[in-house]
Amino acid sequence: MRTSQYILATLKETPADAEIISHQLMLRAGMIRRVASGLYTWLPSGLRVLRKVEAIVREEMDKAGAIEMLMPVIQPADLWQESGRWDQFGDELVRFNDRHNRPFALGPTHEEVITDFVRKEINSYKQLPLTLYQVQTKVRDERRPRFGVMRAREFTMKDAYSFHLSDDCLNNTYEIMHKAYCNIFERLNLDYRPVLADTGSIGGSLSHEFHVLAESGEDAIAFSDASDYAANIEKAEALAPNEERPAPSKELKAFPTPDAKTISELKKHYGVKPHRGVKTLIVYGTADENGERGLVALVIRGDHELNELKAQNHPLVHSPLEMAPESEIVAAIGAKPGSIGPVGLSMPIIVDRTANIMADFVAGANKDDEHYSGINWERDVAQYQVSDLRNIVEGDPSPCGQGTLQIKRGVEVGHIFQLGTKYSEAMKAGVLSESGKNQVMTMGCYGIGVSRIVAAAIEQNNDQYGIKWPKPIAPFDLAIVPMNMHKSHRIPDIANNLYDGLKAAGLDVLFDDRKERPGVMFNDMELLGVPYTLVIGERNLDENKVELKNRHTGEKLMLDLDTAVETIKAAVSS
RNA sequence: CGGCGAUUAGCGCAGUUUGGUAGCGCACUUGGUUUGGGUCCAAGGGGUCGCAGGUUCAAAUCCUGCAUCGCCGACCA
Repeated sequence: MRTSQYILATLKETPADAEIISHQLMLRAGMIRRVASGLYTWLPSGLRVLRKVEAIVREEMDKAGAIEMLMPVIQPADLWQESGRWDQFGDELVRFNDRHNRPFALGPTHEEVITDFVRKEINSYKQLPLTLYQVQTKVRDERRPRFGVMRAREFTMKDAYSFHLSDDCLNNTYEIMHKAYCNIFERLNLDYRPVLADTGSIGGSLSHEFHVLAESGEDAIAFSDASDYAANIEKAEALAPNEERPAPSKELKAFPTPDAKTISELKKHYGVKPHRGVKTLIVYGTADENGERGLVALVIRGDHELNELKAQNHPLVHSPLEMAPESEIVAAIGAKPGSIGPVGLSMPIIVDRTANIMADFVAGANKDDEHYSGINWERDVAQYQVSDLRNIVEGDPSPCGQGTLQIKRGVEVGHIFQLGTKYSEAMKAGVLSESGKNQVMTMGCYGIGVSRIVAAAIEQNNDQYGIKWPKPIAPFDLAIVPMNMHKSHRIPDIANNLYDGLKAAGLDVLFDDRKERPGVMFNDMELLGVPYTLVIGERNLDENKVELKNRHTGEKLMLDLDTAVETIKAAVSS
């Protein structure tokens, strides 16, 4: 490709609304342009990277025995009604009616369509197991699109679905896909981790997320420093510390706290250390037979954070989790949030495991501007339950029993689930078994955010000059940058010959034939992140040499003109 | 969807307080100059100041409403 016949579209200045580095660099390097919030046009350079990521994903899927097909973005509502998700999915599902006023949705995922396909086409156990995949545009009306293509409303996803007769068989395919995912991220040269995950709204039993590690990641993930254990922080179990609760040594005593509504104010004005107090959060409980939702108190240590997922998974707590409004709290307790505590509270109380081993602690007195000190479980609070409610923190013991937990941030680029029979049962997808009876299939599903990987790769590979693409997904393998070609007699021929030779050798070459100054070309190629730049200048041609610069190491190699193509080919494919 | 902020040329911004016929840098066009790290000079093109309504002799500027975009929180590849 010659830059004179290409859309390089690089920008010197960073558009103001791009917050994270990958979004800024994708705009500046001419990879994407925003059309509307969460909707992007992919320019030639961006599309090249996207296609290379897709190609690697396809190769590994094919290698794992999955078969590619393509399903429509537009899906009829009746399939979604059949699975029950038409009502569940909410506003993230884009819905519309066609000219005959029939309802449709734009596919945010394809479980319904694939299950419909398989139930019609697959009739016999002999055809199982079966794994099908596609690379397709997904549409989700995100509450808040952000970070460019990282969280877009339209994005490219590879989604695969597997069908089985037994859980063992599903397990087997799940392991194969897990391995295929690892292969993909290895080949992409990304620092990634598979972690245990919550199964969330898609449902099912076992699930792993694949995270690319990056400071800007929206998820926190926890690792053991002594084993392979890794989990999304929302999933990681917080064990009770391995210690007994001390015996009470203090009397329950109320003290005035007019200046303290929060844990930090309690510390600031009254010297109460956060880990010596508890927070009491009032949330809605599960509805009774009349549909009435009562209130439930959740108690965690002052320096800990509530894990909402754990809370709403508790049988007494309404899901999704909802904090009670101040008015209801005042009506039920007679005190405002900020002075709430477990002593004398007449509602179900759920206490975090770690809070449960505290003694002589501080909490609100359920009376405005008053707290108790010297609170002790059982003695002062008789009725309560103990559960895991909090986010783990760095240094907690690992749930696997080995080592302590460390926390890093990650971008979720893949997610695999064992779905079980959630969709196949709802949609009556079965085959004839060996004994001639109809049997519902069990399913797995496996997603990779292809367009998100592009952004995540940049988060991990950039410097002050721009992007530093991992070789397998760079838009070009190398750039040819001739110095002042239009003023030279010999450079045009040499540059053109090298360009043809490198193309013939199977490389993606960007030949910068613009009438620009060298600095402009160097800067553009570095911004775009091309792994190698071949510099052709009069200076070195006098000795029959050209210069090869490595974007990652900064290393410069002098090459003999005669053998340059072979040397470059070897370097690029190393 | 709740809280905060923004909207003036393709991009980055000034001008708004105190109303008076819209400006700077980059990019773009033309000519010259320069040429191993975003040259320099000159000339030029490009804006219903987000939209609608109001106040006023006069609105980018004041008032009201709406829209769009972004950030922080609850969901996901």
